[in-house]
Amino acid sequence: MHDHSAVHDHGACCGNATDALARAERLCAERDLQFTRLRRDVLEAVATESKPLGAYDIAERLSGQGRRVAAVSVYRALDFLTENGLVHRIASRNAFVSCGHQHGEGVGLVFLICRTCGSIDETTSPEVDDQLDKTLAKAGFKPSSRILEVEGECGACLGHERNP
Amino acid sequence: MHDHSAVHDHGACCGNATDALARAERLCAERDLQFTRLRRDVLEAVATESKPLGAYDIAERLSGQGRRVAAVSVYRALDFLTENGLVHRIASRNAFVSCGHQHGEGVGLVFLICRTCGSIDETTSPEVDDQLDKTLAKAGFKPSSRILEVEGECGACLGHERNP
DNA sequence: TCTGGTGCTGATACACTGTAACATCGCATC
DNA sequence: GATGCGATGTTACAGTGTATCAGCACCAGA
Repeated sequence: MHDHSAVHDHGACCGNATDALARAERLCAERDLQFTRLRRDVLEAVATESKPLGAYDIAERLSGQGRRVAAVSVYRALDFLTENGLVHRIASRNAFVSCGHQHGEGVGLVFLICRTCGSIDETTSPEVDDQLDKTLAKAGFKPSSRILEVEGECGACLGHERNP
Repeated sequence: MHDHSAVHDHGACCGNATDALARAERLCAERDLQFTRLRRDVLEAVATESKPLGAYDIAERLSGQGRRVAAVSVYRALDFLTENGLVHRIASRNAFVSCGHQHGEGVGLVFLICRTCGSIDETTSPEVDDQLDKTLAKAGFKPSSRILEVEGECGACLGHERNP
């Protein structure tokens, strides 16, 4: 399917797509939301790929064999999934990744985007959050959401460089 | 021109556009770069507005009276300006703001985007940078650039709320 | 002076991203 | 069956961004 020589430390790929789907199913049952086929398929498409996918990529993947999924529908499904924290939008790429963790509400996420292999890792840092909160308070700014995306090279690609 | 009842603490508007232009002129002279009319006009358009402007907005503003500026040209000018740190791209809005400070290279910026008035403030926080560096080092990730954008309510709009 | 190169701009075309509006369908409820 | 609601399908369109080629100014070197 895809290259596994690069080891991800969160493993949001392949087998873990089933985890994401299971989690989604549970969450929708809890909140009394509809986890429809389209939403399931969109989530699956995003979860089986460690790289961020564009809406039109997803639409293309879901289309074929007599089914045609328009980008609009994908956007609606993505809206639903992001609102419920199952998928994250990567603003710097206009693309989407499935959520690798289950984190509480209001946790600040940090996305690590590798320039070389294109994969995305997702972490959190309470220390960064704390400092950021202090900075915002000092500026008299009341935050409601934040975006923190770092571009660079992931550990796996750095390793490849050193040991080619 | 625009509403000044909301006080910005960095004041990247109106009169300060001339500052931005002067700074740009100096910087281009230092680095032996061409500060052409188009680049000047684009920077001026962005600097006279505290809200982020889209490329097509800028193109529209520069067009008229026999001049037609295509969006492509604006994008090229914006590329030049962002590469030289005179303008910043707001990823979450697909829009651009002029740089309010002169900061050294490699300083992590924090953009504060007000949901209510749409204005953007720009600050820095060495503490956040430090913590983020530690987090990235722990993850084995070598950063080359970062995006940190916070959406919420600015001090001015919070004040208006309390004293309407 | 001519000539070639370089960098900026103009212009067209096109691909990608995202939203608005309306029709339809399935489903639950009355 | 009628009604209402949410999800999807469909079309259209606006906004964002890139590729490509052509013209133009300007400078360096023959």
